[in-house]
Amino acid sequence: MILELNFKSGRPAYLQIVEQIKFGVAMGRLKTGAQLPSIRELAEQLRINRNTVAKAYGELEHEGVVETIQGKGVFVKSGGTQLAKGARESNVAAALDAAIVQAHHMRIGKEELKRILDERLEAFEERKEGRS
Amino acid sequence: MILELNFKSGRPAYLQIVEQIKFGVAMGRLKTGAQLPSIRELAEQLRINRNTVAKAYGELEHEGVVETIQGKGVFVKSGGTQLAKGARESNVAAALDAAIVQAHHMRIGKEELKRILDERLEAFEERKEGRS
Amino acid sequence: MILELNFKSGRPAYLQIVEQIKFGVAMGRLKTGAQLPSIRELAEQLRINRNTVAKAYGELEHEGVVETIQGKGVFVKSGGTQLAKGARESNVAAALDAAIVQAHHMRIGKEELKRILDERLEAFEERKEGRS
Amino acid sequence: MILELNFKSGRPAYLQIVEQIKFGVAMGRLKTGAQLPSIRELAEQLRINRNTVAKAYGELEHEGVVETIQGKGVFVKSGGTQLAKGARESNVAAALDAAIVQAHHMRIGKEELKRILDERLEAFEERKEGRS
DNA sequence: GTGGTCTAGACCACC
DNA sequence: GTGGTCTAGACCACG
Repeated sequence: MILELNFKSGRPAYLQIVEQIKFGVAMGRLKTGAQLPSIRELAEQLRINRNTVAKAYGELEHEGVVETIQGKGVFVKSGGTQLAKGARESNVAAALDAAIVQAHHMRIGKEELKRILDERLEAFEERKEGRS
Repeated sequence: MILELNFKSGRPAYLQIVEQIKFGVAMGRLKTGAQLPSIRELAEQLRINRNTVAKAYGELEHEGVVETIQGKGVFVKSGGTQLAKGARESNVAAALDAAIVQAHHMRIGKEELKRILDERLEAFEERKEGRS
Repeated sequence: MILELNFKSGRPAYLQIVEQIKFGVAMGRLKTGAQLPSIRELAEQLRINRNTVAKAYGELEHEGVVETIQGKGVFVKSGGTQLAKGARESNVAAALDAAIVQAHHMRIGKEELKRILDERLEAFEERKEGRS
Repeated sequence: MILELNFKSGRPAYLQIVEQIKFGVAMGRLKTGAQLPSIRELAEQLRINRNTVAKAYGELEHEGVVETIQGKGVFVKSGGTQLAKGARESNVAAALDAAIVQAHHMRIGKEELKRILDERLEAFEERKEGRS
């Protein structure tokens, strides 16, 4: 699994790591029990400070996505969110609402919005395939 | 129009105001030319500092949602954004990307995502009609 | 790059900063990617409050002149504005209108105005070349 | 002489009055000794507060453009600025510099800038003729 | 009454 | 170290 950071995005580096690893787990690219790169290793690879990686791993452990075993390493734990279906859907709905409001202000109509969604979904598909 | 802040969310107060007002405009609940509550008034209502409200209103003005007239007040603007087509689309795409990532985390698939978008779009239509 | 504020001018300090930095970028004195002085540093240099500098930098970011990376600093951005062609032209037209009105007040005619514009354009060219 | 206020411009009403009258004097449309409309009359015509007109007239008197004779009215005084040629030119040059910087940020080139200046000059000509 | 600018100082998030 | 958010309170410009 290869991580990539976008330093210009304004999104905190540690959050980008957290999200990409959660994404990998959700995608099935990182299976339960798989070992993550060591803090030192990942920090070197991404050319960032070890503290930043440590913070990301700490966050992941806090969320129950990974498990650290002292002296052994960091491993993928279970299998994703445990929220009920309804709660999961409403989280997604909230994100879509934001997109709809944004589209309104950008004077982009319903059909065009759907078209863009299709485009972005395809872009994500490609990234997924390209990396697996 | 009643605004509500969630101080526990970690989301900056001024951004919550911005989003709720943009939402109101998109909904048609705030019509072109309508006057927003004065900075002092809203600050008192929400029990936050004047400057925070001022920052929110400034942000809305930057985005072209609102127009302020010195000594008169702040009003909902007509035109909408002046961004180039490409920039407008990429703003919407960014919002959709966030929704796609959220969907992945929530283990919600492509087709279901589209279905939820349709639902939300319909919900917006209805609310808009219901109020006009 | 050295900034200077004129406190007697009545022109807001934060706007003077914005204008001088935009001027520096237009001149080529501030190149893409260059780091601006930190908020704290500039505030101290100019003997004004941090918030005032922060407001100036925020304004520059809104206008797409500058990019800020949390915990790193503020940097000159490449692209330029994302406004639509029409909006871009009308911004320039507004600036020219101000000059035309000024010329009228100063009893300076149409042809002379054009002559001065040519002079100033040449001056800009030279200064740009002289520094590169 | 007909004055027009643009309430949306953000430019203070009293300043718009000042500028339009100074403009009229510079154009020769308002000759020395001509009587201006009374405060009450102009306030009614422009649908603004009398205080605002009074402030404008006060400013004009302060600048030596008009003269108020108690119980008679307000009259045009002398004939415009008394600055030396060089000072007058450099005021105009400063305004043009601002336009040039603006043009750079709006990615509008030298030739296009001149074209826009011509357009705006024509627009001003028309307004002038249309009113005389 | 309205909004605009600025100060002084606090606390937080990020690297 | 960097920037981001917020408060409290002052003074000014405008109508």
